[in-house]
Amino acid sequence: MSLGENEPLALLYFGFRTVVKRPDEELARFGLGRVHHRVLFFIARRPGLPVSELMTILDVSKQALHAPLRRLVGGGFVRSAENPEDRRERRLTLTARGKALEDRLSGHQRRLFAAAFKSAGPAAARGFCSVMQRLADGGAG
Amino acid sequence: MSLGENEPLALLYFGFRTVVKRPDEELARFGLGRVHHRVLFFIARRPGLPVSELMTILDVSKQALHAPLRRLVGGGFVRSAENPEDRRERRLTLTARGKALEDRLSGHQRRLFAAAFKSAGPAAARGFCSVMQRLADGGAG
DNA sequence: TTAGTTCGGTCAATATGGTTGACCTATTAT
DNA sequence: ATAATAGGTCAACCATATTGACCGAACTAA
Repeated sequence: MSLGENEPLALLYFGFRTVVKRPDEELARFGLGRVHHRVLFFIARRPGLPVSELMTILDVSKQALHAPLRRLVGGGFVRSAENPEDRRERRLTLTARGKALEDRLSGHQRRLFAAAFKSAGPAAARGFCSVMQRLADGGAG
Repeated sequence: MSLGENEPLALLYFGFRTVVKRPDEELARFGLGRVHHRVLFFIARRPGLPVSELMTILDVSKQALHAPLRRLVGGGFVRSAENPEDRRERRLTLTARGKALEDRLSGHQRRLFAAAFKSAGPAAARGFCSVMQRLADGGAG
């Protein structure tokens, strides 16, 4: 059954919630939260990125990042290595364990997208990306 | 400048964040949060809906809903009236003040969408809705 | 070399938004 | 009369964020 929603606002809300639901449940079993997934996700996309960039990408304070990051490093999911070219800086990468978890979590989400894209067709998929891209960029100005 | 993201997952994350940013800032000036907007939004869409349905729609516990709802009623944004046909039930509606606030908040978001839809074209807009609808429905099964 | 700046880590206080569990009243249904 | 439903409220708890302050190590520029 459809939720009967057609307004983009509601669609975005419900869609987002659905996409995030399974990973949230899985994270809860580790005692982790959505933040941890976000951290894993962006380290996976940009291996070796410094802490400061992660703060910028996630748009959170150093203090907000600190606790989840420490947990992920302590749990053996993330490696925080000195950058030899600037030893103040730490470069973040995923361990094998971290990669595995990130894959599981994002895998659920990518499968949801793949199913939606397949069902809606490639033109709709392109449309979705085009609109989301503009939405994401639009708020910057 | 583009964020250089093309993966749907990242797009959804950044798009959602952008859409939610302005209303969040505005709400903060009233000492309110995103929950309050969600409540206003769904009451606006379904005037007269009972508390229990709001709980279902938002997928939160009675206790989680209680505090924000009480604040909105106390602040004169929401009216909670007895349903004469079942006097246990309360039907929630927006006051003029509530309508005005909801309009301001959602207005920002609708303008973002309108701009993105206009720039991406009507086919992309339809594609976006089609994909989001499937995403939202997909997780239910 | 000294002085200043940046990167990262950490502590503390505070706010918000959610959870469960328990309990109450009023109302409706059996 | 009893049970079920709708809603409100209290309490304890946890996670996620904020700001402000401070620290050490390391790089940069005077």
